[in-house]
Amino acid sequence: MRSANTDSKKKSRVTINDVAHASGMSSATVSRVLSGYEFVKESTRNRVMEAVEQLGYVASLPARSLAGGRSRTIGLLVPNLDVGYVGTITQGIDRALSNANCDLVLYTSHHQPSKESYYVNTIANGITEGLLLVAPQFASTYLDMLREHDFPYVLIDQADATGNSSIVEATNYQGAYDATRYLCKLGHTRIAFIMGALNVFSAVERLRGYKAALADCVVPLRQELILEGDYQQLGGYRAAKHVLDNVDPPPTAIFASNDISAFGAMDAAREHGLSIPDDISIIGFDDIPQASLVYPKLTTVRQPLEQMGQAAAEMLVERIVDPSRPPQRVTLATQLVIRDSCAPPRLQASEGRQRFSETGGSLSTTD
Amino acid sequence: MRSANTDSKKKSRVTINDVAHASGMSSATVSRVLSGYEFVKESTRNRVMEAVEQLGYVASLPARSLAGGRSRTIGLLVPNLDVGYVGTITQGIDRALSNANCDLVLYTSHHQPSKESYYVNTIANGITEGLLLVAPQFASTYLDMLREHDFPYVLIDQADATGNSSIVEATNYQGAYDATRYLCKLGHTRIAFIMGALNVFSAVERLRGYKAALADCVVPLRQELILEGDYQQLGGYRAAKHVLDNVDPPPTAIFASNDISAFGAMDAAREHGLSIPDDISIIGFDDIPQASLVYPKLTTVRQPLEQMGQAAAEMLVERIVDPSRPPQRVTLATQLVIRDSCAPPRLQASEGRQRFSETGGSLSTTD
DNA sequence: CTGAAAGCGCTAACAA
DNA sequence: TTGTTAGCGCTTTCAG
Repeated sequence: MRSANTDSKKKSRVTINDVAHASGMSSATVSRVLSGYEFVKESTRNRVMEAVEQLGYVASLPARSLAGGRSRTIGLLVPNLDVGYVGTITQGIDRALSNANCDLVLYTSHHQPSKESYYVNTIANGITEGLLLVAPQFASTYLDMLREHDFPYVLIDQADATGNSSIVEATNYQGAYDATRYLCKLGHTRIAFIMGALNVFSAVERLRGYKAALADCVVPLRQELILEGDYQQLGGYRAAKHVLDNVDPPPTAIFASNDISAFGAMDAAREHGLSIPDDISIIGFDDIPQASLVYPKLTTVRQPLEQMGQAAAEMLVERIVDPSRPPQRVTLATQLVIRDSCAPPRLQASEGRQRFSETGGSLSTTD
Repeated sequence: MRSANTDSKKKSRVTINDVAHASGMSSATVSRVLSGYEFVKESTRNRVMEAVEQLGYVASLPARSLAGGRSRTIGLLVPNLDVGYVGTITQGIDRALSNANCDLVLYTSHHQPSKESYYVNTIANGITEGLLLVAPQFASTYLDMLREHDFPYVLIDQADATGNSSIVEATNYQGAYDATRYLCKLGHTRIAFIMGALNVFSAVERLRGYKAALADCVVPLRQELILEGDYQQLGGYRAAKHVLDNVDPPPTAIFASNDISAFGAMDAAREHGLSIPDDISIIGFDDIPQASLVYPKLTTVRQPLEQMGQAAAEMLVERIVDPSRPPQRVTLATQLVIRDSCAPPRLQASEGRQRFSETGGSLSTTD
């Protein structure tokens, strides 16, 4: 009468031993059937499961982890919880993980380097079997450590200079190239570019794509049209406001490195009394859910966010199950989504005609 | 040479014993300083902390939990990961939890009753110290169990018939009342109402508010204008399409139980060739971030989602720290946010004048 | 103020 | 195929 909690009036957890007693087996056997061990007699397996059901037994994760079993819990480090980008990726992760029967611990770095590395360090606190890193900004700080400890992780939308990480990303260069070329083909020759946070690989790739497309379309690259940004709405607003205020002639189109900063650019354009897309075209990157909600609907480069999350989670689980798997790099295709925020530039007096002919030749070439 | 990992070439976790050795203390003492125990000599505390730093020691969560310590991890059960409602609440939770130095495990029920209760049951797996339930739909199924086990939890945006739960909610009744009355005052007399999922308390409260406002404004309640909905965009679309197709005369305004279904209603209205707000007014509830992004900007009832999340998380932490605290109910105020999706009804031929006078009296009365 | 020792609930050899 | 027996790393009496 002192073993299982047959006496006490309330709680006190049902342990594997209770199940063992109830089923007349040892705890080791119970553990075996619970972990799906192959060589257990069918009848014992049934007896055990019955007892499990009957007692409403739920394994203790801490105990299991401590003893070296799988916690089926993985960590997700995100820069923030903004709806849109992170949320969409997370949905994909959630789907994959629920298939893999794993839970998710959420760590938010709030863009702070200290928090980011703190979490990664602390994350090896043992509850988590692997780590998903969404666009980490200071990865170089701790990636080595993770590898030294053979701790499984996958980078989402971020590169690793050493080439030793599993990565899921999209064709950032190509996407930016496509967006820029689309604008060029529309006839724009003064296309401003709002950069992303340059410590994120995607941001530099997109910049590269922008430059390359300009070159291929024989549109001169103008330094004053390349603006600093940080992937945030306010940053986009400031950048756009800056060009609109200070550069003359002003751009007829703005390519923002992500949708969020495109929204900021839209704010600035409107504040300037400019109508979109008649007075100025704006194009984004990501195609977050909000992109088709804003007015006018944002033309943008679609990044398969959800798929990226899903792929990353699947890769991580594979690596956890089989640590010998080599790191893998998956690159998913982006796609230009044409909506309502871009139009040919308004032909202005003298300038218009002139510009048009200036780039006319290249247009047919690049098409 | 076999104790601490002085020999092995790689990983193998730094344990509390390593710290103990390094600092010349026992593991018990190390544990004491780490858990902030008061009666430790200042000098030993320093010695220990030094060793901790030096070795880069991070406590093992599983071990700590198993041994009865705090895991500083709380569970969050959400119906889904849609950006907007859940995301905003989560931001508030994240803030509070990061202040309280706690981590978050995310459980998504995907609106499935089985998953919902499965998680709640399983959640007592020991890793989590408490549970935050966002608009759970089948809470009655397992709330008793949670209470029996003295497992701390807080309901967000959901009621508990027994009155024994800690709850954070908004003034759903009043918010719906305000929205409806606003529409009435604008002159609408045919106001459709798209209900929410009625197994969520907020949905029935909002319906009550709608009816009460109608009554107070002496606007007749018409059953055919009360539509089924489920808080989803598609549901809102279908409901709106249904009234617009089948009810004659059609409503001049639609009050959707939440913003998401309002978006669906907007889709349906536009599909009908109706212009918002000229031909039909639409009002929502929640004020999720997207509400001010859509075109026209949605007039809605603001629910302080982020604050709700924050308050709930704080309450939960308090209850974890001091389990003797009685359950608490916090009700935050909603607020009507007037944007661009509502206008006075178009006065139609004979009908217009007539209707207007019909309710004219009540308008001044209720104001 | 600090140390010794007994587990927390589970898994993983190692036997049987 | 199943049982025995060590721990996993930490907290917590109970002594000192």
